[in-house]
Amino acid sequence: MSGEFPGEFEVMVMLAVVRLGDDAYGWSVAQELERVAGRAVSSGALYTTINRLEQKGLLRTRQGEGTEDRGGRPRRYLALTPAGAESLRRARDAMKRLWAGVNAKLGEVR
Amino acid sequence: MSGEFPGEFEVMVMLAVVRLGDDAYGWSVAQELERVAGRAVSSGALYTTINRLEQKGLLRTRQGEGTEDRGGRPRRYLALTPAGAESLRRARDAMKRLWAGVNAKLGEVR
DNA sequence: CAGCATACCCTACATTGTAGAGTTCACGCC
DNA sequence: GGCGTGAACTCTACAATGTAGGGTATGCTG
Repeated sequence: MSGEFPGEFEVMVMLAVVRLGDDAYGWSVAQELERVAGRAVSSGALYTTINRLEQKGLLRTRQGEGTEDRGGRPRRYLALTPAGAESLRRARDAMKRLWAGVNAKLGEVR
Repeated sequence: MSGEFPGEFEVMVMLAVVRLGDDAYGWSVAQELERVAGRAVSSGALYTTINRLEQKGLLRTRQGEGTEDRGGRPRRYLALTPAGAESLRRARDAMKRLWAGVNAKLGEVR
């Protein structure tokens, strides 16, 4: 895509990571997105996106220790990098500007 | 992408169309996006997106008569369809939910 | 007619998004 | 001690979207 602007789904993943804070990892992000965006995400979509965000330096990951209490693979925890945060802020500002004044007009379309 | 959700750039184009109202056509949309989003768009990017939006029924176009006063090809005017408006509203609502509460936390990332 | 600005179209390719099956690990059960 | 189950992540192949950049058409103006 742009290379300088993250895509839509990438933004969604980053937002979920921020919302989840210390409890952000692949699985929980999937749950959160399904809950908030009302949109089922396949794990394929999710993990490829996570990896790409990490490559771009917008996200960093840290391997969890053993498995806390419930069974399963060790979790790979996610956190935003400063660049990721900055990128989110810019996405927000751009959207804010684009949407300014549109809401009123949107009602008029028939 | 999703097939049910428009991509980021598609949303931007639709927003510009709404903002421009009766004066929306390819060239003016490009100008508007450059102005508001601070992002240069190549005409290639723009027109392929417009065509895809039209195919999906989110946008409709109407050929302008002769050239009004300034030279150039006849303009192809753009307008949102009801489906397009609905799609924008849903994109907005989803984003609103995803961003809720994130702004505060975004300041904490270093 | 040449130069220029407006406006749009086309092709080829890069990036991003998605599905779905597969792998791994830990637990509890019988 | 193999088996089922659920959590969690990986892999592969493909579809949708985004982008660059040159090309075409039209009408000014000199």
